[in-house]
Amino acid sequence: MENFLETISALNDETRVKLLAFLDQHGALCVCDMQSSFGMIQSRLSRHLKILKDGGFLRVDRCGTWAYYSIRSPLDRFRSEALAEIRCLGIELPPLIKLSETGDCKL
Amino acid sequence: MENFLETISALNDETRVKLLAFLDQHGALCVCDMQSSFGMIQSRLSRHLKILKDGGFLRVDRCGTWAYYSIRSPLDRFRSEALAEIRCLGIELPPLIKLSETGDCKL
DNA sequence: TCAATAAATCAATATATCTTGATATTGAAG
DNA sequence: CTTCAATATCAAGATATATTGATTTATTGA
Repeated sequence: MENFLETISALNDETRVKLLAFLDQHGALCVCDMQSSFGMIQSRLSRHLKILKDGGFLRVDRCGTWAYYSIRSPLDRFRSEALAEIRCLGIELPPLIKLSETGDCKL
Repeated sequence: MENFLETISALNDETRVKLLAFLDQHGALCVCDMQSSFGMIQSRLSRHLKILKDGGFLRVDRCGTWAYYSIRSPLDRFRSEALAEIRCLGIELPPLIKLSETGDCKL
């Protein structure tokens, strides 16, 4: 029951649903990229990413001080069905601003 | 997005997950049956049932002053996958006390 | 029409979750 | 070893959700 509720409550927030959709669209992204794209302050973003990771949706790959988040693969049946549902919502997402590649990341 | 979040937040509560599992197991039940089985006060139960109904999981059939709740059929893909997930949790449920049939319902 | 029962709604409080700003941790570079 | 950038965590206040007891609505039967 605990695990199920952790999975569900990970989905129970508009910000997190948008982050999932964004990562689904763009693949692995580092925190600062999502920060610049969403214009979200860092602690808030970091917290939501942790909840999505603990909920079994995301993996993290660390590369030095950078953390790349991406959708876990494979997802189990229920989580991938949830992701499919999110895809169907046609959520409007911000344009991707990839500071990590331009080298402009000093957030 | 709104509808999705309404569906998700319907699932985001231990009491409601148990109610879903209970109705899945027993079919249509009237409010007083669930009240006696779970030992839950009426306003609390009524509120949770409303949230599950608004979340698209339950239907209500009224019969006089009685309200019979049951799992909506057919459920769409995502909701039935959620229900399947709940079935797999092996939740411990209280025994069914069916006051509505014994005629002892004076709650 | 009136009284009684089942269920829904409301208002107040309790509890949980989200947001923010500040601080801590970690790794890379000098 | 020191500094700096990227990320994570913490503590406080703000917001949302859950619980309770009281009230309301709807329906049945006298």
